[in-house]
Amino acid sequence: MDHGEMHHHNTARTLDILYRSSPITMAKLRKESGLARRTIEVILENLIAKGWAKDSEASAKGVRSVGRPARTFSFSYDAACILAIQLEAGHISATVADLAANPLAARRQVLPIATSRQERFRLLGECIEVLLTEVGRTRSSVLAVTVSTPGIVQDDGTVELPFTMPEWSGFSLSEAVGQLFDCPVQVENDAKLAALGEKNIGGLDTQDFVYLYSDSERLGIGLVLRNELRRGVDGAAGEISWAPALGLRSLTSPLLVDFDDEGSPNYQPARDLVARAREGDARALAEVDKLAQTLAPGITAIAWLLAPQEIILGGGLGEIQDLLVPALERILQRNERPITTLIRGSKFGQECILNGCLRMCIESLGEILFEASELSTLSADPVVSAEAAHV
Amino acid sequence: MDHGEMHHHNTARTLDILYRSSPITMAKLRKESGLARRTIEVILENLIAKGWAKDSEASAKGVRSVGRPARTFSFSYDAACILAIQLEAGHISATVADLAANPLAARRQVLPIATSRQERFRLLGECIEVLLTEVGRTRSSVLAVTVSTPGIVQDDGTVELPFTMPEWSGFSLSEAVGQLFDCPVQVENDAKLAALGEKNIGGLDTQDFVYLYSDSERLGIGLVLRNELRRGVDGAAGEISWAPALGLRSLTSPLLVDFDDEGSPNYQPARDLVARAREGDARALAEVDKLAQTLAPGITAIAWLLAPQEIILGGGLGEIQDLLVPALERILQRNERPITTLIRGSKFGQECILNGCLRMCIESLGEILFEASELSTLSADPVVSAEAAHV
DNA sequence: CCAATTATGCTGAGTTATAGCAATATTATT
DNA sequence: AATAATATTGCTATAACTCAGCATAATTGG
Repeated sequence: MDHGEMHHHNTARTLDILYRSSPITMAKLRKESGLARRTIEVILENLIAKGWAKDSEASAKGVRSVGRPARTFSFSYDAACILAIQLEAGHISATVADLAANPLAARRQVLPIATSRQERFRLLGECIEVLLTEVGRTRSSVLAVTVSTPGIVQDDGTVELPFTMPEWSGFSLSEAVGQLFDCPVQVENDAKLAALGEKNIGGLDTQDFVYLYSDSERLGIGLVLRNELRRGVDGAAGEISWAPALGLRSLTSPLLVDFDDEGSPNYQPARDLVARAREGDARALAEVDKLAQTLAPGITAIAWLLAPQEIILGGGLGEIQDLLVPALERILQRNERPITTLIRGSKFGQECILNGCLRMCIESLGEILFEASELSTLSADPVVSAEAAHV
Repeated sequence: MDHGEMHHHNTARTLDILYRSSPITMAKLRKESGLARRTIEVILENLIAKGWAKDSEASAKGVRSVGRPARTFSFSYDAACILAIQLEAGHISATVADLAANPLAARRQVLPIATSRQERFRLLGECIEVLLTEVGRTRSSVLAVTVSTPGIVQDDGTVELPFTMPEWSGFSLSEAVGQLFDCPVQVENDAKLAALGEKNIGGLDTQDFVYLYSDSERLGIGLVLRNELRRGVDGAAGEISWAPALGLRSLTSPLLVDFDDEGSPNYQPARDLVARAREGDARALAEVDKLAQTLAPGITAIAWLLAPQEIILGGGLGEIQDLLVPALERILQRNERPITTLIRGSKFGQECILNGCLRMCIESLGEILFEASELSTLSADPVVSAEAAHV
């Protein structure tokens, strides 16, 4: 490590603090980073020149009693934007957000399951254009993109086995979407992203958990262990539907989804049943108990194998968490030795996957920011000029 | 990060390279570290002064044809020693090794299961003294100690629930053993340590695996994920005997252990049966198959949940790997979707746990070395004077 | 014995972080 | 309204460490 790397390291540290807690004064920045004031001054000068930070006018008046008021510095959350894309058999959804992951605009387009790959991409491109236009940005001001897809995303980026979209097997989504942007495009499995979305909400608490994501009858698992999303070899981690022993192959509870005679999913009867369970209807509650019974052995196994801090119920399971969590707790208490892992419902509903995509963008921001600042060049002005749009 | 920390960082880097590949010349050290020659020179000067490195005379003659021969530098593997201790109901085992984890002396003392805690500690102290005397060291020249125990080692260091040693529940082994040494004493569960022992043997390959360790009929699991041993909340990870769904609660195969009428384990019949299986005896092979059938669902579940690079069979299972691995492969191939994880036997036998203890010592060496070098003071002479022994 | 080659010892230059002084802007006090 | 107290800021000098490179030393091959 030479002086340049040391400087880089200190810049990253400062930027990280700035990102997490702006606006911030020099005094706090010093205290947090442990660096000398002059050092931070120089770093901030550079960051401001490159557009990643700014001198915010909002000096917190009245908070401190005496002395010269401190300047406050802020991360430029609006210096660029990030993009979350959820691709599923039945719809395309996307959200543009600023660098703080605050959504700026969202769009959801329902489409027939039989839609061809080519058509899906046409619609996706359209969707992106509309969204970016809506917020007054261009594709070149997108810093990171994350795409969610069903199926296993292998290490080489190709997608495998999304039952509902056979055309996608062996296809490299990251390459296809990557052509639209000159920033990193990450692709990941939906359950894993849903899990990621639950990470570090608010404080720094949730860093070690197993996330159960149910979509209709399919159950996928996302693992966040020691603050890190686990992909496993070739992205196969969490694909427990292939492991009969856990008893989580598929969840056929009428609380989650009902199927008509032709095998099409029908959610209304399930909602009705849930409503009845909330009213205390005995038969409906029996269904809750039955579902909990189905889940309990698998949850017990996961809890003892990994001993995560939490096991989180998401997707369809999350929507009935008020019913399911207490039922599960009752059953799990009867275990020979009770598990120490906390069982709880997800804090997000439908939006959990797009949320996870945003989070993944944010997590890769650190590296991206530095690569980009090497090139310097992002204008501080959030709206990029039209001539840069074709890049 | 200031200049001091930068220097510290570079020293750590140099020391790490030196540790992994000494003896080494300056040219290679430069290439590996990317640092300027002068920088390394200064660092080496300090390290040599403190006794962690030395100028080895063994200049590799004849290897290079022309030019002034290069000095070679070596890590002082004999500057101190590390200690591995295995405590079990039926015996105390310990190994002293140099800093390269080469065993210098080992000792194994069988004792009655009913031995009291106090007596066990007396014997352990004796054992340690004998070992250290044997290699001409004192307790103050021990840099790291790792202790293996059955049961769950909680985050606060207390041990819970070793069936065979009820006196140990709620007892802090690390504190008790720690009083004997003024270096860090780590305590860990036996299966976890056995797993750790399998890590990075030879090259840098094995960094992500699940280790099945069977001792008599008990089965414990050690997880090494992304090169890191997983403890889980309160060290509960891998305690799958509490998870019936995996079907690995206990292994009652006559291939592993037989029990007489009083319930005492008897290993001879098991060994005879294994021998017959190796000779091709059909009935014995049927037992192999039966055991594989028992293991297969749990292995499948683990493989899909975590998708580790490897699943390794250790302990009793490792001893019959030649029979078990092929049998398992046959069965696993019949899975609806075959797993991608490689199944193989452990490369170690009985010594796997002590080996894992040594590895854990080595892993903590980095930090210890720096704390110690802050105090400087370890004499380059391996044998410490008698007056320092009482510390 | 000399040229070629490679490693070493050491000095000087360059970069960055830190320490600290004087100036500045605000609140509390008289 | 003037003054004291307090906290922040702008800036210069100092210190620490890495890096580049020159002259020297030790070896092999012809």
